[in-house]
This record gives sequence, C-alpha cells and structure tokens, in this order.
Amino acid sequence: MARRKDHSREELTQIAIKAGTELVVAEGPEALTARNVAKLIGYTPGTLYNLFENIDELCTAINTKTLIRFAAEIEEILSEHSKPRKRLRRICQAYLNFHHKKPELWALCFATPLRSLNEDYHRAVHKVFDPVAEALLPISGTLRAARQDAKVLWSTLHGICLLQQSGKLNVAETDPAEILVKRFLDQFLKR
Amino acid sequence: MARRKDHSREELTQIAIKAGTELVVAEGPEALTARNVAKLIGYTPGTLYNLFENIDELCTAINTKTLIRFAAEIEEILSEHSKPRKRLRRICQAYLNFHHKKPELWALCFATPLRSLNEDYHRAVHKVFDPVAEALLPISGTLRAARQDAKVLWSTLHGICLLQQSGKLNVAETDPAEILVKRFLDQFLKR
DNA sequence: TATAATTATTGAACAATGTTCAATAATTAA
DNA sequence: TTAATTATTGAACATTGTTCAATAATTATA
Repeated sequence: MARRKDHSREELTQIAIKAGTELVVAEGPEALTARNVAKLIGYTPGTLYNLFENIDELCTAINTKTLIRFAAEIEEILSEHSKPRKRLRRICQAYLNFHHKKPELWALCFATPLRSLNEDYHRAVHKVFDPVAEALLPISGTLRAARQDAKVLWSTLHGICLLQQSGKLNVAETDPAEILVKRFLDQFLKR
Repeated sequence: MARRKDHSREELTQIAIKAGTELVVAEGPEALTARNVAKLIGYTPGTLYNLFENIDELCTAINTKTLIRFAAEIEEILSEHSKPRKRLRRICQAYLNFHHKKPELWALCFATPLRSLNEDYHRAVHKVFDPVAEALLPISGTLRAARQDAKVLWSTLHGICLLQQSGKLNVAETDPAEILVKRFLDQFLKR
C-alpha cells in the first residue's frame, strides 16, 4: 500500500498535533507514543516520521500550540485590565487555572524534559513572556528589571505547580497553589 | 549460576545506589537504566529487581541520598550563621551551587517526573525543608507563614534552575540564575 | 554429618518503546 | 505515455523495563 493523500502534508501535521493533544489530555504525557498517535489518526508510525523528525518534535509542536493558546488568554487579560497589579494577578490566576483544568497538558508543556526545542517554540515562548514583562514594566521600573522580574514570576508559578503536582514537597500541610501564589504576589508586588 | 553473596543485601543496595549516582553524574539521568547499573556493579539486571521493586525505586533512593547530603549542607549553614537573612541567602547560594556543580544529579532529583516516592524520600524532604522554614520564622512571623514562604522560596529556586537548564525560557537576554535569585530575594526579604 | 529449606543470581524471554528503510503504489511532471 | 516524485506501509532492529523458571550456594534442620 502507499500514497493515499487524503490530506495535504500540512493538514496531516495539524491532525497529528490535535490527536497527540487529545491523547495527552485523556491519558497523560506517557501515552504520547508514535504508535498511539498513528493509530488514532489512522496511519502507521512511519507516516509520523515523514511529518516530524522524531516524536520529541511532535511533542514540541503540541507544546507550541499550547503556549500560543495561553498567550491569547494573556492578551485578552491585558486588554480587559489596565492596572498593572490587577493584570498580573489575573495572569497568575489564568496560569493556575490552566494547571488545574488541564494538568496533563500542563505537564507535557512544563514538566517534561525535551530536546529539540525549535524556532517556532521559542517564538511562542516570547508570545507568553513578553506581555508579562510588559505588565510588569510600571512596577519594576526599567525594561531590564521588568524582564528579570517576569522570569522570576514565571519561575515561581512554574515551581509551585510543579512541586504540587509531583508530590515532591509533601510536608505536613498541603497548601493549595492559590494560597502560595497569593503569598508570593503580595510580597512581590509590594513596591 | 547463582548465589554468590559477595555482599549482604544492604551492602549491595548501597553499591547499586552509588553506581547509579555515578552513572547519572557522568552521563545524565537517561543513562540510569537497569542494564547500565547492573553492568557497572558486575551483576545482571535481575539482581536489581531483587533489591528494588523497579528502577523508579532505585531512582528515588538516589534522590533520597542526594537530599540527605544537601540537608547536611543546610544544617552547616544554619550553625555558621545566625542572622535570618544571611542564613537564607547562603542557603540559596548552596542550592545554586549544587545545580551548577552537579546539574545531572540535580536534574534527576528535581526535574525528573517520578512515581513511587516513598516514606524515606519524604523524610529526606523534611530534612531539607524544615530548616528552611526555621530560618524563615523570624521574617515571616508565624510558623504557618514561614512554612508557606519556605514553599514559595523553594519553588522559585526550583523554577529558576529548571527554566535555565531546560532552555524553555530562552528570551533574548540570558540572565544567570544568580541574578534572578538575587532579584527575588531582595524583594522577598524586604520586610 | 546428611538432608532439607531458603534465597541470591542468572539468562532467557516478553512487551513496548523509538526509529529506519526498502518496497510499493498513487500522484504529478515531462 | 512515460518518467520522476513522494506518501505510505510493514517489517525489521535496538533499547528499554520487567518477569520468572532454573540453578546453585548458603543456611537451617534432623
């Protein structure tokens, strides 16, 4: 058998990304295998290797789409609010919301070690990061400081969700992520 | 072939943990396979399964030892300094130092998703966490607040090193982790 | 001491993973 | 109509984790 061409190369790529995303949402990051995705889209694993260099690249493509979707949320928040602190609190809330609603997709995006990060991916990171730095500008003073603060903020959100999800900081009380983020923000924005 | 008993069960367990640690330090977390460890200690994979339920458990055992070693460093810092802020800055410095000196071991401990965290592991986490909370007590006010702040601090260190190492926050400037941690601490300790 | 019970160790196997690639057939170009 | 291109497959290979019957050395028992 060969060459069906039910879809263009680009269509098929998008179909694979979508199927991969659904797999991860339904069964977690470890379900994202070449054979699983192939079966789900009605092709064989070999076809995936015609679209992607390797499955890491498919994984990165899924994460890139995830970041782009999240960036859109951030843009919406910025357009709805103009006060810097309100903006930042809402962004953090959106991050926590994403983690809460789609923990497996969040894990694939933020808690899965990956090689093969590419140009598209880094562009998507910028789409998320730059608006956060922008929102921080009035608080941090200089652009340079704002970008550093954005990294700190991002790292903290990241770390809080990661430690929560991984169970690697199971000590006595289990404070919900929201409480920890609030505590962080109260101090972080106090200036 | 069978039963050599060159070592007691407990000895062999420690030997395996040590060999695994060396493998990770030398070749990274992905080199930690049953066959690699077995070959390094002069046994077959089957023997490892007589010592550990699965390789995740070996991995957790390595991480537990890593945490215990790091906890000792923290204790030393606390004994050398009594001012709260100085203590915390030195602890953070030690964390960054660990990340810098043994990035692969750090990755195994903090950036590798694991099931099968056990009682020993959580005890080791306490050994690291509790002294940090203790150092924070004079700054945070109440014990509850101190423990929450310790989680925030820990998460931030974590997140900063993770994003740095993973390359997942590659945006224009590459601020060294030290700069970001300093910026975080300056604000975090301002009270 | 002789025999039985226990257990440490192996080696071979299995399933699942990523990945490669010659073969093939459908499409497109000449 | 023919040639060149390319999408797709299926079978293969290496590497992973893991299991387990077979075995032999040690320990307990009679």
